[in-house]
Amino acid sequence: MRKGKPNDPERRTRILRAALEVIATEGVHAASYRRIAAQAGVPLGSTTYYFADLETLIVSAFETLRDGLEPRYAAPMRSSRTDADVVEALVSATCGSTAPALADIRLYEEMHLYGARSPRVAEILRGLQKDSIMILRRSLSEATARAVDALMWGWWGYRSLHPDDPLDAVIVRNAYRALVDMAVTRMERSDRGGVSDSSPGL
Amino acid sequence: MRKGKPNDPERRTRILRAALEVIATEGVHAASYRRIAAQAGVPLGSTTYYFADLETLIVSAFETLRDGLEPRYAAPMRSSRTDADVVEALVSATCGSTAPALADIRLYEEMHLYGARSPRVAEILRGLQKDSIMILRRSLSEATARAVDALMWGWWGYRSLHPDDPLDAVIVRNAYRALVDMAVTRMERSDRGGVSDSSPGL
DNA sequence: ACAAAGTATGTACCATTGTACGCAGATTCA
DNA sequence: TGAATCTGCGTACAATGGTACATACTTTGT
Repeated sequence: MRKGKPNDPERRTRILRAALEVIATEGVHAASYRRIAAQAGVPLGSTTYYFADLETLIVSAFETLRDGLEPRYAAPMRSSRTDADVVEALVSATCGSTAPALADIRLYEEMHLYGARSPRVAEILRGLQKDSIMILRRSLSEATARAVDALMWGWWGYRSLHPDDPLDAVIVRNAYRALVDMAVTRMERSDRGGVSDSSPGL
Repeated sequence: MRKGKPNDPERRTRILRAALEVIATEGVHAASYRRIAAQAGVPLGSTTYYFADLETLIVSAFETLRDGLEPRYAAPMRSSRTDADVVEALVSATCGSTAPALADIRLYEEMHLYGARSPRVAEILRGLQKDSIMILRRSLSEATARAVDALMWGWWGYRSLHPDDPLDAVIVRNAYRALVDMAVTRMERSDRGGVSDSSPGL
């Protein structure tokens, strides 16, 4: 007498997917056992069986989100040879064809906020950011990668706040270009710790 | 016989302050009538009396937050004469002496997320951003102001995610400087819609 | 002083939540 | 086949939530 086999092996993953759907559309605060069960089309007991408590369910959902996700710009970035390619990959990931949908941005934001009170989720987020920066570092310096990462989050936040007001690709592109070029034109000067000059000649 | 006067005129504002405290420390999802009442040291009925429903209370709290708040960099920005002054004001507002505390950043993020489902709060946020950009526009172009605004949110998000890992001021400064200088060195070229060049000479 | 109107609060309801738990199939090994 | 074990699920319960409302207290106009 050993172990039974799950009658519906998809059930667990379906619950996790449903959890992410609920979180994206209604927010983490609305992610209850019952709502998730309803979204997944499974009975309540089914969700409590697979996930002992709600925290575990939500964290697991965020973990699957991480596992199924690579930074949007990963592939384009890998194939970028010139700085201009890098900039275009970043623009595209911000407001172009490889950019996340609004629902995905909301999902990130929900995860971010949940992570403020959940160490496990915070760890997931730090891991995601680490991956993101690692990919950027293939083409950029550490300083530039960090700035680019921060800026992209900022743009996404703007999109979240103005769902109907699309970002101006020209503005976005110029900003990334300024950061990417910074590495070439400035880093050596910043090493000297210069802070004083107001209008650096070029 | 007309109207009675409130026995404790501070009560309403104290409730609102308590609401913000609860939101900052526990999150909006934890902001219940009872918890806010406890935080404010007033009975439950007192909170329901001043605010007919919870949504109203929370929105009012966010409104008071907006009213009592000017962008952190407003004053330093107004007194900035050179680009270097502007950059320093931005760095200071990001990770220096005029930067918001972690709790305030969390508060912004909570408001941001709540705004995703509350049109009234979304409007508050758009108003805040408008003010922010308007102040930046005293010294910067529209495009630069938008990029700077986005980048600052990005840095703050980083701080929220790494509470114990302070931002590197040098990196932050260089990023802002790159954006601020962009306006001078690039805008005319971008007007020609150039996207092609990979390593722009300088 | 008295009554009306506004201020302030305690209590009570009903809905929703996380979780515990018992029961029924299914599967497996002897 | 039969007992043991796992899978899967429905129900029940205590806690917490928003909100309604009856009641008491203050202030004020006459």
